[in-house]
Amino acid sequence: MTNKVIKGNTRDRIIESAKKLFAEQGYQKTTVIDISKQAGLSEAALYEYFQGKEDLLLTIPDLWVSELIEDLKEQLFGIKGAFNKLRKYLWWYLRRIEEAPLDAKIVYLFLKTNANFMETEVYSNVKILYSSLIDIFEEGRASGEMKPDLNPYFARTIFIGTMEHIVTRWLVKDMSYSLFDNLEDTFDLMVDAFKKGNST
Amino acid sequence: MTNKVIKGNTRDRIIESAKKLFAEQGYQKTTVIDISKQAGLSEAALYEYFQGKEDLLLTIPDLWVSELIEDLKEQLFGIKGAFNKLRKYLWWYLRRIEEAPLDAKIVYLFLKTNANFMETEVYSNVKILYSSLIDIFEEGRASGEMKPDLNPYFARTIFIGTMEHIVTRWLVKDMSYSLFDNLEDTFDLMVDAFKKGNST
DNA sequence: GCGTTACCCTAATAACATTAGAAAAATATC
DNA sequence: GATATTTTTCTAATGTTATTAGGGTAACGC
Repeated sequence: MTNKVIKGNTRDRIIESAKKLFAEQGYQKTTVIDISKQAGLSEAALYEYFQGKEDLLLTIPDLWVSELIEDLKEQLFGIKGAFNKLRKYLWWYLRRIEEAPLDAKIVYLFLKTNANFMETEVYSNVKILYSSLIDIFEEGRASGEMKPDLNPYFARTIFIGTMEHIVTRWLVKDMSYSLFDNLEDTFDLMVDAFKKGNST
Repeated sequence: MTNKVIKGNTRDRIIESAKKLFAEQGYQKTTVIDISKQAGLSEAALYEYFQGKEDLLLTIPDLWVSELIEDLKEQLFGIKGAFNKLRKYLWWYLRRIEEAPLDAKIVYLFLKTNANFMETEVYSNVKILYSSLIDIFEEGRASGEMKPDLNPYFARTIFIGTMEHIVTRWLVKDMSYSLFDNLEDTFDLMVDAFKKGNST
């Protein structure tokens, strides 16, 4: 029992160390020695917990992304109207990014460009996260809030593209300003594309 | 004189080899030996032309991106109307991506996430490439085609975000479909956000 | 006490990027 | 055309890093 607790702690310590170093120095420039030193271990011990450096990278954001899925349901629960849900989705997502910039940086800058990303648990979880947008757009179309001929998939492309662009820019610029700057205006502008009565 | 030609050829050969291998196997998994073998050289000779592996990565897309800037002016020349320019911009850009998928893959998947990207010539050239969108949106606002209170920077965020999302998805999915699938519809949907008469 | 297990270590090994120093090829100079 | 000089390339180190081998130690069950 003490066993498992200690093991759990060590594993977490490795993850926290790697997360910090990857986000600070980048994946390539971080060495396994760096990580194990930071975690208070020898290099070899690290291999008891992870298959290697890449496995570590692929595993780090697992927990964070799974939590996101759970939380999203909560957050959207009880919100009426497609536009209100859409707005909540964006604000909620950006706040989660703001709260966990290390995880975000790893996912956006290192993981998404990894050749094995698509076989990752994170990938399938992100897909789930994004699939709920389809429901929102369909609801909007059905309720008459949005265009009757709105294609939810095209709308999602625009929404996710814009959102990810905002996030990536913020991460690349080292989080030097607020993620929420101009968000209101950009959101209002974007959703005009989806609104009923706006010609296609 | 023959000197320079030969030297030029060798340098180009190295770039072509590196481009191919980076795009195929990724930056990390490509070794300097791979590159030099493919180019018909020893490893050491490669270092006469480039400072190292990273320098190579940062240099590869230089030429391609500079050409883009030149070409863009040509392409937009004589097109009347902001929406027509916007459409041309998107179609032109995607065709250039389609024609040079290796360069595109390197820029989108490996370069943009490199810590030194922002000190790159490619970065400043991409900024130029994207800055012309501001002019287009300003023209649209001035001419009355677009909303009188349209903020060109917010509009650009939406446009670039959507465009880059389309490109990135295509690259990550290994170019297994046409970049132009559904482009017309997605474009039409997006630009509704910018059109005059659509409420903000 | 003794075996088992979980955890961790030191010391290889192997792959790789990069550099040193010299050979070989090309070019210039006389 | 022979020799000096410069350019281009090579073989052979060197140093860094990821990964593995093999063993030690401590807790725990019996």
